[in-house]
Amino acid sequence: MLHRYLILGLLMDSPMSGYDIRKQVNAALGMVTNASYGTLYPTLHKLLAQGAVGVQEISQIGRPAKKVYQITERGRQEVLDWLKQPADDQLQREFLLKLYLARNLSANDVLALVSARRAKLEFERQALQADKSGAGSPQAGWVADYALAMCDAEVEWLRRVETHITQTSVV
Amino acid sequence: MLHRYLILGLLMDSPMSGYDIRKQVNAALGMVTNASYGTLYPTLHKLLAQGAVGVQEISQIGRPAKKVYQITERGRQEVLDWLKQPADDQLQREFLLKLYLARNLSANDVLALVSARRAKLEFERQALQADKSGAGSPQAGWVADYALAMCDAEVEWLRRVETHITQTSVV
DNA sequence: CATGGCATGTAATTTGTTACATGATTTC
DNA sequence: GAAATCATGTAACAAATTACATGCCATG
Repeated sequence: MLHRYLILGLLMDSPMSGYDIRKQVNAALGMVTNASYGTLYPTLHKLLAQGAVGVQEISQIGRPAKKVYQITERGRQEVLDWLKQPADDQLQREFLLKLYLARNLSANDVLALVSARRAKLEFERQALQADKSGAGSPQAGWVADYALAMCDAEVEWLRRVETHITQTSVV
Repeated sequence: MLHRYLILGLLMDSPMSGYDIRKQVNAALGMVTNASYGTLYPTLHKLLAQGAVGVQEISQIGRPAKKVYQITERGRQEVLDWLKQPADDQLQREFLLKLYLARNLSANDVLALVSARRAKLEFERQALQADKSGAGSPQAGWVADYALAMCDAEVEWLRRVETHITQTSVV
């Protein structure tokens, strides 16, 4: 369902092919969702069948023909309605589940888990910062900024967890 | 797949019925995942068939019989292996997608979207704080603390977005 | 006597992932 | 000549949601 609105939302800006959509998603929303062709194309077909988008085949010289999809009025209405509904998303962090279940591990093992996570986040933070600088639109900037803020908040939280573990466990 | 380890991980603490698992998940991990019976029971059956858990039917007076599942050595090994692998989770926030796609909305509409989100989070924050106080184990406390930290970080980010919008749009 | 908690499950559907399959062109 | 980019898709599978279906017991 998410991909439906993702596609529709991007088509609201300008008509695009499935390939183009994939590129845009990867560039701007890679951290939010990762739409692959296996999802994109079938979803486009469905949207077409439902009249939310139209299509026009464009022949090109020197490269494969492409199908450019435009959003219809119906599709546009659908996105607009969706946009106005509040989003209810959960945290849904696999790591959080791991940490919760890690009570059966030794303090050292838990610490290793947490440290590894922090190292990973601190590494990813660099890429995020680069994304932020290279953001084209304000919206893309916000997304990057959000990711960065979440990353920082998690790192701080991890630090708290780390000190808690070291202080609690026998030295 | 997540539910598989969720179940296995909880069974590592003590043998439980599907019903018990559900209760525990709802209480301690409600913000991470929301396992329903439709997932829980089939997963338990699969785990049983694969020898990751064993089962014992317990008759009770005054209430329905229950099936208490215990984790096997094989299942325990599986969780332990999984725990040690790094988790790679994406942000996957529906709201983030909405905000990104909201460039076709008027500044006022975007502002409404953002404000509503902030109000929602600030409301949910109260429940989270209560969860934190009532956390039984350190692990449950960490989860609550994580949720709280993420909530606060998002609220701050929303504030930044709000000021950005008000300053940029024509007054 | 109705509501809610205890307790089990199935079936249909939706959603998404991964891998497979094809083929031309451009750049290194 | 190999690899990357452009461009389309299908099929098999995995995962999860929702709704349905049942039934007893305790409390108000």
